[in-house]
Amino acid sequence: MKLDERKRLVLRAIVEDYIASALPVGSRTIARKYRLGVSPATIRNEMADLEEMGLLEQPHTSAGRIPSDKGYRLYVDTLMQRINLSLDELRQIREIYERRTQEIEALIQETIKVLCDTTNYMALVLGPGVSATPVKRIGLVPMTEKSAVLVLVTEAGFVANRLLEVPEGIREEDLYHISGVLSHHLQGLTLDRLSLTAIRELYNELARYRSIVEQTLEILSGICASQESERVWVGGALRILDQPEFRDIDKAKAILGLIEDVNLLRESVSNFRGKSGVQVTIGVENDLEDLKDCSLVSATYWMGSKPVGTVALLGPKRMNYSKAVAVVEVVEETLSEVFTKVVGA
Amino acid sequence: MKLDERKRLVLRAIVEDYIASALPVGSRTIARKYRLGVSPATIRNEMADLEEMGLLEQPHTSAGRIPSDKGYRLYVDTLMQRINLSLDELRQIREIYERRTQEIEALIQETIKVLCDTTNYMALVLGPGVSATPVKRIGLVPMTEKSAVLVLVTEAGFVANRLLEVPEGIREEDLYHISGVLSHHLQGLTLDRLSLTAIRELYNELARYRSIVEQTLEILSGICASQESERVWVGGALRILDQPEFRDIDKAKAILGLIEDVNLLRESVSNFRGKSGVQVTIGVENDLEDLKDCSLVSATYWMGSKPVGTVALLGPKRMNYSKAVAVVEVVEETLSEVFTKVVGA
DNA sequence: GTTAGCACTCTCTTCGATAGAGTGCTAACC
DNA sequence: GGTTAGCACTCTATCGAAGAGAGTGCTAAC
Repeated sequence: MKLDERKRLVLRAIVEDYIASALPVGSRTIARKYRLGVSPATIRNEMADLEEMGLLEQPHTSAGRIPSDKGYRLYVDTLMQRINLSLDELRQIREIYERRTQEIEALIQETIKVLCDTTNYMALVLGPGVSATPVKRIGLVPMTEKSAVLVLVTEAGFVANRLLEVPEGIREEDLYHISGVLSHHLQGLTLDRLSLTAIRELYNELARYRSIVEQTLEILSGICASQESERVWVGGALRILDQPEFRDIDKAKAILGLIEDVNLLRESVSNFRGKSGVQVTIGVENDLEDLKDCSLVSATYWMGSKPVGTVALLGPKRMNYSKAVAVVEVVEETLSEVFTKVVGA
Repeated sequence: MKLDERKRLVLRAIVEDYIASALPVGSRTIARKYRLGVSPATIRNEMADLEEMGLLEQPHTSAGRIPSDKGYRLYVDTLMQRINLSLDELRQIREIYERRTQEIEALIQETIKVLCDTTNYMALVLGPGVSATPVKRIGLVPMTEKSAVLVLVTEAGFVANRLLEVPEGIREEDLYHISGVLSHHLQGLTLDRLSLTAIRELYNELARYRSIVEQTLEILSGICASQESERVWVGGALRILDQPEFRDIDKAKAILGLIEDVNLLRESVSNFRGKSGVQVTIGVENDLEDLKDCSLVSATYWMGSKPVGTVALLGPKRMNYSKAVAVVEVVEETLSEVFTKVVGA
């Protein structure tokens, strides 16, 4: 069956009405509200066709229609009108990033806040992965007679600390010397791909401090493997409870459970990492069973041409895709700018 | 009216039955299940008396009774039997703390996990406040030509980093020297009470690096004021949704909202900071309106004789107080031991 | 191809009846 | 005087029937 212009109009009307009302949409509503110039009966015929094509579903015989996952997909891909954010919203977003660009934690918190506040959906941000961005500096801060704190700083501004044992009575100057050597050889490398040459040279040059080199390497690989290495930040999770489809406690629990163990979401969110542009994943397209009633709107943000992390919105399938896509797009662009500037500085 | 022995037994039976079942308790249940040797009619008389005394409530005429806040209070204060954890549970808890005592983040995460897993209630931990425990060390890790990372380590193991601008082209040795001076003068002081003498001496000794001293002091006060300075950690928040009293989405939302903005909880949790022993706050006794259906079981943990933070369990008023108190007590003691050992080391 | 008309289906709400749980009161009992 | 059996009463929860309402699909006419 061909999807002619009128069918497309009808589908779009149904999707948008359902997005707005959360109620199955009947033929009369469409005919009256969207002024297609035909009678409800005609709309009914079209709806029957659209249902046959798998684009619409009927909760039960005497209810209206709701979009199927496939229907949403078609809507997002070809029917949805791209909207631009209002100048006011744009200004607000830019402003936030102009103020603070130093502390990465604050930066991401603000990003979450913007995403949530402008859309009322749950916001997810995948932070700069420590393993993918190059080491900038490794510092050793003396603590007690026999311990020091190792501080790792990456190009993207990620900072991590770990305790480290040092030979008792080692002089502070020696520690500084060691951190200089460590930094010199590891600088510019990414943690997931430390070069063997670099490691060999470290052992050579710091032969007297073998244990420190060993601990350092162990700590670095530990940081790589740890959760903080690619932290998932979540905000506005509760807004999902305002959506009528999650009034049911058990559905709500399933979604909120993902936030409790936020690692489950990491993969879903980072699925399109490295792909440019805004990605929309609808319902069953999500890997996670628990997300089958949700849609994810995500985009990778960049430092120059390197993917750094992901920003995303998670809402019900019945979400305002136009708005969500627009917001995610702007936030991604702005964030990419910020990160790209940092590396240039 | 006098609260004689039998009334106390009846009240205890009602509280415990209601805790277990979440259903209003009738006179027959009490008479049969708790073998007081009297008939339901007698129990009914006692119940009427207890209600008159404000210890019980009746949802409606033909339902059984439930404890009032005052009833719970009496139960917790004088009727509840203190229980000891099983040797197995004790062993498990000790074991966790024996393994890892270095990274404070991991330590607290494990504490949360223990609290949740043994009780199935929401767990809260107030981390070591940075302002209250003495500075151990301040380090400056060179980053770029004109920036460095300031690392603050406190006695309790709290670590914070902040970016800092340095005069362009400053030598690394100078930075190390500066951090040595900073550490020397600030060591042992707490951030909320930096001595004026120390600050004066810093400006004296580091006259050439006035801007660095200024920034350092600013950063330190910033850390004091920031959220991380006394971070609230939450775990197992969703378990509250398993409680029948929170099946209602709006009640659930109120509670979960507190987790979203976790700062709201800080004050409630730290209310008894510095008081030794386990504290129980029931229903309306809580400062927060949203906690009126909840009880909080909390205890301060210590580093020597100094209060460091708080561990707490948050559950429905109808919570298993015996278990909760026992768990919080053991966790507090163990955690205090760990922190006290750290300072000795 | 479009539309009016209509029978039909399904859900949701309302209402009344009923069962069940639990109470309070009274009168008898020890 | 405390205790208890008996009983009427109250309130809730559940179930089924009835009716309203929304929306459909089909048919026949335009």
